[in-house]
Amino acid sequence: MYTIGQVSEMFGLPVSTLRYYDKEGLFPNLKRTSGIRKFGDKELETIRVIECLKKSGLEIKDIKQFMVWCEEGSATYQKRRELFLRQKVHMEAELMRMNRVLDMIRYKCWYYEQAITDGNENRVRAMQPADMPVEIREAYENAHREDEYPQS
Amino acid sequence: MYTIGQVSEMFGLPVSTLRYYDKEGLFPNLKRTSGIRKFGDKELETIRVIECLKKSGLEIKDIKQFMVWCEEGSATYQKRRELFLRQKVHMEAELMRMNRVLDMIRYKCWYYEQAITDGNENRVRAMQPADMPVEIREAYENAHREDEYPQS
DNA sequence: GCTTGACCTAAAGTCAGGTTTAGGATATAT
DNA sequence: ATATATCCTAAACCTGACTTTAGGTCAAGC
Repeated sequence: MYTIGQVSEMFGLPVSTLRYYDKEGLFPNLKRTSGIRKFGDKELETIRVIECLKKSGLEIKDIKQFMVWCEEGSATYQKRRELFLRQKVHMEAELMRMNRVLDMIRYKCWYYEQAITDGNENRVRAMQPADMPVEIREAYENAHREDEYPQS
Repeated sequence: MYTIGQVSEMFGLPVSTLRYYDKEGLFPNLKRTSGIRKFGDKELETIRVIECLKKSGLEIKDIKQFMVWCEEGSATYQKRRELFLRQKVHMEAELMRMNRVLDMIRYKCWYYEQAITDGNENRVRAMQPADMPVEIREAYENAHREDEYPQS
């Protein structure tokens, strides 16, 4: 059993954040001894799941919903599985989007490298994809693709 | 030359957002005819760069700083390149982090699939990594690795 | 010449996800 | 027993990135 301060240290999360999560109902049956929170292994795993779901784009209130489902036992396995399946699809799309962003950044790194050696942007600005080094051309084309625009 | 409404359509961004970006100085010399904004090709490319830098984790005020550098010409090539190099490092770390999150999600999908077929979590909760299918074990171990905790 | 739709501004409002503050209770070391 | 560190709550505050509102201008079609 750990105090809030120890858990804060372990996960690198501010104490205030852990208290905020608790207030939002993210630790459904966290124990206390004379008012002081006692975090057990179950709560540590809960924190890992919170971090995961948060990074996957879920809001606090949806994470709370998940924790409520966990309390409801086997009747909600299906709902919980569907939640993770939705987040899986979401994350896979997100990763592809991030790769495009990274390709734009790679192109821009190269662009400014060229501008620095030339002393101006004239040559590099006018350059067609066909004349770029193959790696850069691929990055450029991936980044500038105009397929369906995201409705995010 | 396009009006704000046309640009809004093209990029799927609300008109209010484009005006907000302009107010924040993200279009340093956007032209106007009798008060009405006229977006040219330069501004369209600027929007692409804004989207890219935003998705790479930069704040509006930092994007503005970048636009100011662009106005300053060749004297700031080095600064601009360094910005993109920093964002490249940042995004590469971000992508690794996202892959770990995705592995946690993959594990949880499998976990609930097992729980559903068993009717309870007993077996799957007690299962050691060594007894998991190899793909799931790899995902589980990647997701539960406790190397240096990020100071994000 | 008048209506309609798209444009404009400044300022206030919104929302998520915390953080800070103020005032107190509790536990540990000396 | 007393100092000091850590814990507690409720409520106010903060930040970034927009969005909404209120009130007005402008250009095109009828």
